[in-house]
Amino acid sequence: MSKLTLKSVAKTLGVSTATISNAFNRPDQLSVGLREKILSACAELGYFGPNKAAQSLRTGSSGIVAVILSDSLEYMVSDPVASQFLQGVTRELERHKLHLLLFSGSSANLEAISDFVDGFICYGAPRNLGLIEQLTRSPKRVLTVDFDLPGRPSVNIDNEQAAYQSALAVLKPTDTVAILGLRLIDAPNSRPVLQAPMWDNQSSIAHRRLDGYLRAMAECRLTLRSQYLWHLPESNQHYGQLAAKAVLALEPRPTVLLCMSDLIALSAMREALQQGIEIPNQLRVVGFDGIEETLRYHPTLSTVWQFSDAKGQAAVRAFLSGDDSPQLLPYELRLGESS
Amino acid sequence: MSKLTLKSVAKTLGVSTATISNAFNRPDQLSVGLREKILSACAELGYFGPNKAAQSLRTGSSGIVAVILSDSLEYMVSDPVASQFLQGVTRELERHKLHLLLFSGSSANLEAISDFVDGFICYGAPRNLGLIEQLTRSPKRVLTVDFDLPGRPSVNIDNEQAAYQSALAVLKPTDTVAILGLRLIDAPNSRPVLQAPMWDNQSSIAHRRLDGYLRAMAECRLTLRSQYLWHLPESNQHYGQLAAKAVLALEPRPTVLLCMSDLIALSAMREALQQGIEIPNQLRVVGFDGIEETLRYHPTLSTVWQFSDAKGQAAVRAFLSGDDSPQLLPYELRLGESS
DNA sequence: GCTTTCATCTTAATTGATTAAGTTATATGA
DNA sequence: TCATATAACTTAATCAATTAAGATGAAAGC
Repeated sequence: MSKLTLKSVAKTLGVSTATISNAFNRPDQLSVGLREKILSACAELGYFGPNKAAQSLRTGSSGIVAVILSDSLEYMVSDPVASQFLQGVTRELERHKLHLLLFSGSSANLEAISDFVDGFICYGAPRNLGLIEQLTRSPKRVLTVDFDLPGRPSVNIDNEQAAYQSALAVLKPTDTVAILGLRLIDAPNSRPVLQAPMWDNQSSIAHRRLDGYLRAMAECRLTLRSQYLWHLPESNQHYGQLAAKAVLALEPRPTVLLCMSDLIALSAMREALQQGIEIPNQLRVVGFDGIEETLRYHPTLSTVWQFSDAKGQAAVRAFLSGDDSPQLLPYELRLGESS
Repeated sequence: MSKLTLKSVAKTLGVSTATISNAFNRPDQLSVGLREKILSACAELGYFGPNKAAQSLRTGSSGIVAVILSDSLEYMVSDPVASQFLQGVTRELERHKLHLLLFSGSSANLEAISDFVDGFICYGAPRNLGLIEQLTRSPKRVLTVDFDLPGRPSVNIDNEQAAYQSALAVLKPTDTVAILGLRLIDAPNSRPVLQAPMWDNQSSIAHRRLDGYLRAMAECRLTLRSQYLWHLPESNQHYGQLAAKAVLALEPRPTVLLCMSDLIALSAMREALQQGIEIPNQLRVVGFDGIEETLRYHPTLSTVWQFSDAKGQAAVRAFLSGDDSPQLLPYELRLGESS
């Protein structure tokens, strides 16, 4: 039994390769009778359709979209925000009969798969600078989500404005403020919880949100001492609790916690309540992202509500549209019992 | 600027396509001087090497090996056994300059990527029967790990014998035995913790280990009542605790817990200790797999120690070898304080 | 000086598909 | 009846590479 190809199948069926190809791809180009005969004969032979690699070479598109996750796969699949986003992506890709290839930013061998995919949707600024470099110069379509790359289309919310509004909604002129932030794009990730020595002009959400917080604080004539600013390497309960413990031990104790994710905010609240600190009387907390758990938790969390599922959908649409203009999605400021 | 291909680059440099190709792939086929000139000229032009899709079409190999994980990505990356295995795979693939494509068994669109990869290493029996079907008839090389597929090479340990030995090492003729097992290949996964109504002759590790346990029990003239046999949908702390709670509440209470994974065993021990049950006096526990945490835990766990990292390595080697005979890896019975 | 060897580069067939353009044969219209 | 339109297939160029076989010229051997 020789290899099954369009050619070999065409020869055994006594028709041209074009006809077999059309039977699979363009039903209108041949009679229904012949088409059915061909399809059933192929099934019989064990030929399951044109070779995708050859198809991709010829047509210039494989139907596969790679989604690059900034962090480890473990983080992404366990973070409700990220998995919501992925659900949106998956659904919208399926609608267009496209396939998803999940990629973690840490194992950054883009070049190995670049020629096999139609492009990249990159979720979150990658730690890996080499990856950023590769994405920048890639000839494929690249769409970024939650960060920017020069000359590339992006999907985002106005993080600066959202952070500004959320902070302004809780701040009072007499407050002591602590910020539980996310890592900055260029922050080394060796230390588990990092007090950022500085930040650059990169466009990660962490920078934008920090800018927003600081603008709101400046407007309230509040200043931030460096011990009150923390950058967590990942958005999870572990680091949230760690950082919360640290800032709640400071003198004077913060009266407001600005948290760059809901997971961080929730674990910080948990820690505060355990210490007997009353929310919102002694401590007000505001989060970011909008996850279901904040609604079930008591007290409910004030947060910037993003529509992560819709964001995934929007990302795919923007990717496919060919439009290179940056896209800003809506968000909602939702105030809860925590402020 | 037209598209950069071997042809276009060859034309602008005034040499043949073969020479460019050789510059990248077969340095011995041209003079060092010309090669360096070509390579630096390509870098200048922004041509980063031959198109992988075309390369793969022509040579019949892409250098990408897909690893299919039986369960969700979340489970796999958080399970120390699985991540050890993946590390071994990654390292060995890198050694052969091959690339890894991670795939979750749940999103089983093999056909979309099948033509782009050199084959599949499938870790653990997939829940998804359609996927098994696809793997069975795939024209690509398929290697299975921890389960068997008709006509395919596999890498495994002798699960039946290992389970038998581990059970025999702890059992006494007066014992009441409970088994905290893993899901069987055809068990529906709707119920979170499942008492298996039956099992088939499929070759999943759960079947093999169960067979081993039962053989050891039979040898000790012990019988198993169905309430004492649990099949957990996943190997994690959550289900382990749930199942442990259930069996420890039975009358008579089990004196031995045979657990099909160390994660299950550890959480079962945790639960038992919390209930004030003494280990090993009132309850003996034996696990399976061999993870670092069992050594740090007190009491240390008796378990079947597998070398998961080496297993990953062996899987890649067997995959590349072309040898179709099943491979049995060594394991060690390590007795701890729990028995 | 003439053949042989070898290194270096080129030619052209091939990989498995798509698709515009071309070829029949049949049906339609005047 | 004859030109014309349409449906149903086929031909052959093309996608971006690899590679066996061929060509060329210089060095080596006798």
